[in-house]
Amino acid sequence: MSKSLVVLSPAETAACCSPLSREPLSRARAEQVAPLLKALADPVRLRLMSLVASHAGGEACVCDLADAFDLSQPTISHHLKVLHESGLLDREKRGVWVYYRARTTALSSLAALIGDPVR
Amino acid sequence: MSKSLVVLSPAETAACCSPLSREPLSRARAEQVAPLLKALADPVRLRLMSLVASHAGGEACVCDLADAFDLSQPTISHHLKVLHESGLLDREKRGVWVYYRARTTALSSLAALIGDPVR
DNA sequence: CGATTATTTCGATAGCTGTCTATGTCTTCG
DNA sequence: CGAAGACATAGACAGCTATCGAAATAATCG
Repeated sequence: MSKSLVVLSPAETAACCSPLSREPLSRARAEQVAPLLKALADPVRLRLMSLVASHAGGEACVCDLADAFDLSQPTISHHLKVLHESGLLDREKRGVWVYYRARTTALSSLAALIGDPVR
Repeated sequence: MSKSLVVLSPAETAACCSPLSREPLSRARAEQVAPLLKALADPVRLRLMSLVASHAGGEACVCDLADAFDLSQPTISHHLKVLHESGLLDREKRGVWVYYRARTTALSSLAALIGDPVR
């Protein structure tokens, strides 16, 4: 694969800077951030993120996750792929199982962009 | 229209409670929150939100907004409608102009849900 | 009232997306 | 090696969505 040496996930590239309401978002930045939100903007993926993020040890394998849904395994796999490729989930294969781990920093900086924390 | 007396926008209904990583999101709540994120998960709408939220006086009329994009005016109107119907933008007509105002509380609680603020 | 201007609504279309079944890959176990 | 299990990929399909141009609505102005 012919990629640059420094590989940044979409989440890493998009996370930064001042919140939405401080100054107008540049077009470029909007196009970086939108895919992240799009990845999160699905009920199944939201729950997947939440399940992984709140799971013991900070990670969960697909087998832990699939049972929580009334969906086929490939569909879950698809959603996990979307979350992984957007940089919101890390993936690691250990033996037969694949473990996913939430990138909490990505979530935090997304949150920081959308709105200042409520006080 | 035959609606309940207490009318809550999607944003108001969805905004609440503990963040994603504290405990698994219920299916019902995921289905409330996802449409909000979906509304935000478009580069044009992200910029629209940002333009409105950061505009002088906290509000902006369509005429202020449309020029920032290389899109037809009906398209802008469509995106504003999506943001309005999801509860992220308030709308008020004054004379010939329609003014939009960001619901910062909706943004804040969305942010609070996605991730705890970075420290 | 008629013209003009700001904005929305309508109808159409191309492209994206969530889901499924079927199949492939990889690892472990006997 | 061969079978079984965990997960990913491929291909198909229905439903959604971003966009446009055309037309409707609504307010102002002469």
